[in-house]
Amino acid sequence: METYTIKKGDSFELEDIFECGQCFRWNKIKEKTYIGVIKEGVVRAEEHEDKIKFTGKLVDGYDFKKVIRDYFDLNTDYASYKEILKNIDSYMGKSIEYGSGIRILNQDLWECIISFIISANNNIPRIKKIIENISKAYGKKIVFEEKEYYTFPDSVALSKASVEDLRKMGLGFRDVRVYNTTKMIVENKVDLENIKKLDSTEDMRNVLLTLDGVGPKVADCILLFSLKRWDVFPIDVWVRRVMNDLYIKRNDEKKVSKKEILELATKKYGKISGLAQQYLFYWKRGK
DNA sequence: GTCCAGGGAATCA
DNA sequence: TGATTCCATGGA
Repeated sequence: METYTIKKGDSFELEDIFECGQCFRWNKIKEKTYIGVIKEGVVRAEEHEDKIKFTGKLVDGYDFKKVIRDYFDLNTDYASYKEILKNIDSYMGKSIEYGSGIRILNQDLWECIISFIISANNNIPRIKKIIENISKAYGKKIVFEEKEYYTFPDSVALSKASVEDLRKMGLGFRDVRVYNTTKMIVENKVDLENIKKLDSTEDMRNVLLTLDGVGPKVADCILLFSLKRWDVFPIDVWVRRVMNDLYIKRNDEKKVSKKEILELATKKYGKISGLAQQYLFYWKRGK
């Protein structure tokens, strides 16, 4: 058992971080307390008046403080980015006020890929349930404070599952996509460590797009939530809705093309479009 | 019964 | 390139 405590600051709220749709393995245990399973182990995060306390149990060989600081993006100055966005327009100001405690987590690449393949045409509660099912069936058990948790399986472990096995996890039509992508990664047709070394966002995206079940939106989520690429702007039904409601104002939002939204977002938010997208998504979708 | 969910792939013009 | 349709599943 290890602990690490930080000062709270003005850009750190557990609810905003965990409920803004970027992650699927954190659950609210009680008021201002969440427990989550990340790649390295189980972590409890408690919010107090002026500090955040992390308590956890990691698998061997990890530095707790280092894992927490990296995962919660604690070396990034959100206040300065918020200041830039606030000056763009009043909508941005409102959405930042609403989700002022958001931080963009740095999640494990492999887990992020599979999680967002599962997210396609799905809803958040069910996505969480499917990921939980997969972890229970193929992940490693960790006992933390007398309760059992399961890590998300690595690619080798998940490659033991057949398409039929995956279907039993509740994946629906996404079973073949998860199966194929897992196989491509295990067989090293796509090298995840190599993706991390690429320098342009576009190069990274093009590799991700070769994976079955990874299209433009899923690729952008992976780039934003795992690869620190904030110049992307994932467009889903909610983001399309909010961008149409605020700026484009077409009668039928479904007629608004992704290209049109993307051009607008890039012009307005530039290199930090991804952060802007999270504030807008969370603001529109609600807590 | 109908609609919808943090879309992608296949198909066709 | 761009638009349509289908894809399992579960909850509202």
